[in-house]
Amino acid sequence: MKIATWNINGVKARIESALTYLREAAPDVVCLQEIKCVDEAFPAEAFEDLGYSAAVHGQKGFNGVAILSKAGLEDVRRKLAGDDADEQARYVEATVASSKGAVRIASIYLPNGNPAGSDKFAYKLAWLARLNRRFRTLLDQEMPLVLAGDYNVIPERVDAKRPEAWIGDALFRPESRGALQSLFNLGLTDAVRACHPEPGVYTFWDYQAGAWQKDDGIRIDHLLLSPQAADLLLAAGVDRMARGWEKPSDHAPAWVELDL
DNA sequence: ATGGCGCGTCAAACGCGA
Repeated sequence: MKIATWNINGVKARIESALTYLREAAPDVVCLQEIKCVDEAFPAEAFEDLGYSAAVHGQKGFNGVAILSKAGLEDVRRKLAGDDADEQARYVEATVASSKGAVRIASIYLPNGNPAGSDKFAYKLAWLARLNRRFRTLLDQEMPLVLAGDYNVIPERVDAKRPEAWIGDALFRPESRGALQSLFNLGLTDAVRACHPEPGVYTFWDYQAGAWQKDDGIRIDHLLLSPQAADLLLAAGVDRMARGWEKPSDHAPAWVELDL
């Protein structure tokens, strides 16, 4: 089972790229972030035509997440627990069945948090703490978990072409990195890094300043695996080609293949 | 060395992202 995660930066603006990706990469499941539309405006029919059903948690104009699956979606859960006043659509969870067992999958869009020290930064850190609590609850179930999405955190210096340029940025602040490390320390495996210890593995290149042409990237989209999923890990990587397409998202899809 | 984009909203700039 191939499970991908992609911050698509507007599903309506990117629908042709999304369909091309599904045809070319043939993932069984795709977690989308930044769909930037309400549930009713999500182009579900176009995905259904390729055999995918969808679980959507949308919002007008900003944010918004979804999960597409060829094998159906069960027990869909929207919103991240821990703050009833949080109206931002950044989290959806569902179970996908396979012949070898079920996997619980989350599509996550963590707040950016810039500028550091602002209310937005506090929201990011609070969101990471809520995510930690949710992950602990899920890990208690001792089942395969793939917790995938745009975490908006650069884990290590090796995850940026120019780490010095990110000092002080909310994506690379010690508080953000520490909170991500705390998620890893729950026993979760960073699938792409586990398969690719080498430098130069990125998932985001800014639209500005020719970042893509210079390969001036960062790795902020991650797939975290529970021990039960890590035991099934076959391969993981980044589908960089999507960043080179016409009218691209600024993120490329990251993916993991499990023996499921 | 500097600056260099793009989406959605709602119809011109602006909020937002990373």
